[in-house]
Amino acid sequence: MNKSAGTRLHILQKSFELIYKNGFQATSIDAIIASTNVTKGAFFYHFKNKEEMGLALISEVLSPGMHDAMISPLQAATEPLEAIYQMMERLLLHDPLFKIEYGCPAVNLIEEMGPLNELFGNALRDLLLAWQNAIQLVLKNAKISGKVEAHTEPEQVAIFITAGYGGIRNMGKILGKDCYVTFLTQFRTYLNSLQPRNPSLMH
Amino acid sequence: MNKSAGTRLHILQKSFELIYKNGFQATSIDAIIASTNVTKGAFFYHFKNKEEMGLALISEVLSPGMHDAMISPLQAATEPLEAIYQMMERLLLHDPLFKIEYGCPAVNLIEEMGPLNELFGNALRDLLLAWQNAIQLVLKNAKISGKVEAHTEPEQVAIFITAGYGGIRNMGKILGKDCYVTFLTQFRTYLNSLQPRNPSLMH
DNA sequence: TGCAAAACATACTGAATAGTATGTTTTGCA
DNA sequence: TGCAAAACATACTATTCAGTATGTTTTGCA
Repeated sequence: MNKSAGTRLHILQKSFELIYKNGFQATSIDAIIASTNVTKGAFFYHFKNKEEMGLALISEVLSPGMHDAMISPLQAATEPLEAIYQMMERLLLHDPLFKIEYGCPAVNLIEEMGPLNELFGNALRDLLLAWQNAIQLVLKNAKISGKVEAHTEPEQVAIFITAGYGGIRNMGKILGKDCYVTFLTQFRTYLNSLQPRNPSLMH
Repeated sequence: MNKSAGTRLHILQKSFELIYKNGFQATSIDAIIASTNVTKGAFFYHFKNKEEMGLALISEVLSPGMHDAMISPLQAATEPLEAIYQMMERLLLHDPLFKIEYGCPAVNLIEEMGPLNELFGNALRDLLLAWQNAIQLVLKNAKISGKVEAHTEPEQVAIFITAGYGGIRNMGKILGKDCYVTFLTQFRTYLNSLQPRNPSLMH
């Protein structure tokens, strides 16, 4: 990577940290450049304005990160429901990039910017739909292999699961880690309810 | 109500509308007084600062509204699971105060202010816990009357349900009403999974 | 009805903000 | 190696913001 690209990425990564903690609108450009060794001239050389930086942040930092944490773990799954559970537990309890009190960066941005800025909303919607599609795909394959009940609706379940994730991330901000643990227990129960009652009788 | 109390309430209600749509920090006091016939002097006569106004808004506007929409409907319930479903459907599809693209005012405030301001966080946590307690109470009674399975954990289910609500509210901001309908279908399936398998064999 | 306190109204302040104008330095390559 | 463009750096501006200073009007009641 050349120096210019490094500066750009450095701005994006530091912006990501600040925006994750404080929100997009509450994070000033002055605060961003103060947290780096980059000046305002460099910032506006790399980005036309704050909005464009935010969109670059979504596609170049947030999106790859979410893909690694939310989509990749599902694609190599052999046990579908177990893989979905593990993805969720890892996201909630073990991912070192996430702090409970700050929630999920993607959920935060949806909350703040979704209704306010169409470009942000579109980018974030694509992110969300990619995750839901990955979950749907796992469930469709699981139906074929008889590991979830035949009348399971993958689209419904994907929306239900992703909604649960977004909601518990929100809740964790004010209730702390305990609610994650409780959520995960019921999440496992829910996933079990998708299994066939008598797998041995399947044909 | 005397005139002074009317002015105060008017400020709070208009503030609520603006904050619901734009967020707390993004709603300026100038914008609030511009949307009313109230001056800055009146605003700062009734509230020491913006933070205190926000806390008053939670306890005097948001909290009563949430109680009516989320707690009261559960307390007179005869069919517990049906009452929980109806509460959710009403919140998502029929409540005239909520706009899909703006989500839920309480969820929004948790997202934005929960990690930022301890007083906001505490007030919002009390609100959330009151809702979860109301759901737990319905479920405990339903266990006694045999309308949900005996090994159901009311605390887990309450957290799972409220998380689902918060998450789908977030999702609705960028996916629109369709995801509400899909969510509700799976929500019903989930609630059904809490029922006893063979109610007639209960004793 | 007088008058003190409550309830407002207006004009201002200093700090913070996104963005710009205008420079200087660094880099790649002909 | 010269030099044009890329990559930065600095100083500034117009606006917006929460909050204040200082006024005027309204209200309740002795």
